Amino acid sequence: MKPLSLHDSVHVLDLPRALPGALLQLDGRQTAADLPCETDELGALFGYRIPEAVARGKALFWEGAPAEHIFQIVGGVLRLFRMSSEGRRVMVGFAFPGDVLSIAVKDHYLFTAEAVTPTRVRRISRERLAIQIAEQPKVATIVFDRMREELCAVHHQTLLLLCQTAEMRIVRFLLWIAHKNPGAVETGAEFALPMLRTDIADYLGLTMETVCRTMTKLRRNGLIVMRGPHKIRFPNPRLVKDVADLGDSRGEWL
Amino acid sequence: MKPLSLHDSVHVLDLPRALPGALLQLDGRQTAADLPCETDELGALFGYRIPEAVARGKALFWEGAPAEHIFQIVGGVLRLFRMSSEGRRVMVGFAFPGDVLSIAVKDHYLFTAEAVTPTRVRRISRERLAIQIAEQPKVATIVFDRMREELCAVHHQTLLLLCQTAEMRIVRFLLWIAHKNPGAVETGAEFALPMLRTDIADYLGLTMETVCRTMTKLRRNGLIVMRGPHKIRFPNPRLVKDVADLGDSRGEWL
DNA sequence: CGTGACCTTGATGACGCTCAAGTGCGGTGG
DNA sequence: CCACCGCACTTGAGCGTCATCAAGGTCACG
Repeated sequence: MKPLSLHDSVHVLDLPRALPGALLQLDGRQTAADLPCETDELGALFGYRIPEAVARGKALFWEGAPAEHIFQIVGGVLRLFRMSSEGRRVMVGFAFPGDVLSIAVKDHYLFTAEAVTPTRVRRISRERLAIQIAEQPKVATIVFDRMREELCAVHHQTLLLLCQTAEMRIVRFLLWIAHKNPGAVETGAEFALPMLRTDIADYLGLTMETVCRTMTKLRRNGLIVMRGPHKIRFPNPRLVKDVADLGDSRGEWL
Repeated sequence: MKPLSLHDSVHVLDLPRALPGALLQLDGRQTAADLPCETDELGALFGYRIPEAVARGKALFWEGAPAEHIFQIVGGVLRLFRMSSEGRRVMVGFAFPGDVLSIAVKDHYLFTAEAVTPTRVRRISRERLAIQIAEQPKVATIVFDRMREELCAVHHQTLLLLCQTAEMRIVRFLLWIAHKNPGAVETGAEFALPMLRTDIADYLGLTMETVCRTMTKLRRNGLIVMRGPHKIRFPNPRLVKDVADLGDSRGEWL
C-alpha cells in the first residue's frame, strides 16, 4: 500500500472540484483572449498585438540588455531577478497577468524576466510608446499610473522583508499571492503557488529549507492546506485574518 | 584625568580639519542658496519658491494625509517611515538634499517625512505641477526621471535587506551614505551619519543593539573610524572596495 | 526503471533579538 | 557653575530562529 503523500489533505473530505477561472488566470496555455485587454486603458497600446508565448524557464529579457520593448503579461507568471556581484540570485519580484514590465526603466533592463509557467505576453517598442505619449497626452497618465504600480510592487517587497520572522513573511507572501485570485482568501478556495521554493526563498531573503519548514508548520497549525507543493488553500479565513492583523506575536494560534 | 571617549580616534593623528562643503550639504542651517537649483532641470519648478525651514524632529507631512504638495529638499536630512498595523515603525527611506518627495503618490502621502536634522525645503502644489505638465511637455520628462529615481531608491533598500548578514547590510548602508558626499569613500574624508541608530535599525530590518555592535566590530576591524556616533570615516579605501565587492565571505579582513 | 529536479526533513551551530545594565552628553534648574 | 536628569548610544548575557550541511522522498520524463 502506497503511503499517503505529504500533501494529501486527509482531514478535508471534499476538495473544491472546480475552480472556475481563478486558477486559469495563472496559466498561460489557453489560447482565447486571456485578459480583457480592451476594457483596460492599456488596451489601445497592447490590444492589437498578437500575444506571443514564452516557454517555461525561458527568459523574456535579460538584465543589462538594452531595453527595447515594454511587455504586458497576458497569462502565466514570471520571476524577476538580478545577479548580485557575488553571483547570488536576487529575486526582485514576480509578474502576473495584467502586469506591465519595465515601463520605468531608462535604457537597459534592470532585471531578468524568466517564465515560471508557460507565459503569454504582448509587447510594444519603447519608441512606439514615446510616439504615443507625444501624440496623445492621455497616454502619459496611463504610464504614470503604471509606474506608480511598479513602485508599489517594490514597496510591497520591502515591507515583506521588514517582517521580523520567517513565518510572518511567508504568511504575508501567501496572502499576497492568494489575493491575485479574487475571493480565494475569503472563501478558502484553492489557488496556485507556481514558483519554486527557491524563488520564494530568494524573494523573502530566506533559504529554501526555511520556506519548506515554515510552510510545514503552517500546515500543522491548520492555517493552510496543501495539495502538492503548488496548490494552497486557506481553510479558515477567520484564522488568517487574525494572523495577518495581529502581527508578530509568534506562536499563537497553534 | 578624563578617560578617553570611545569615539576619540586615538590612532589617527591629524583628522581632517576642514570639510569643505561636504558636511554642509547635510546641514539645513545655512542661509545662502544651498543647492544650485537653477542648474538642474527642476529649477524652473522649485527655483522661485523661498525655502522654508523644518525644525529637527518636526514632520513635513504625515502618512495618510491628502497629498497637496511636492517637496524638494534643499538642505538637511529627513527620515521617511510608515506605521505598520502592529504599531511598529517601518523606515522606508531617507531624503537628502536634491531629492524630491512624493512625486509618485496619487492622492495621499504613503509615509511620514520627519526632519532628522534642521531641514530646508521648497514646495510646489500638485495642481501647479499638473498645469506645468499640461503646458510644457518637457516637464513630463522631468517627472518621469524623478519617478525613476524614487523607484531606484526603493530598489536600493530592497537589495540592502536581501543581504544576508547584518555586517553586510551596514557596510553597504554606510557606503551609500558616504556616496552622498562626493569623494568621501575614495579620500577617506569624514562624513555625517545624521540619523539615529534606531532609524538605521528600522531601515535595515535590524535592532538598534545589532547596529551598535556591528559598527563597533567594523571599528575594531579598522574599516571605519568614528568621531562621535555621527561622524564616520573610511580610513582605508582599498579595504572598503574589497569588502563591498567580495560580498558575504564574512570574517575576512579582520 | 533509472535519472535528475524539486521538495521535505533532520542535526548543528552561528547570528541576531531580547532583556538588562551602564556610559556619555546636552539641557535645565537650583 | 554644578548637580541632576533624560536621551541616545554602548556593551553584556542568554536564548531562539534561521542558515548550513546532509540525507531522504516524490514525481516527471526518457
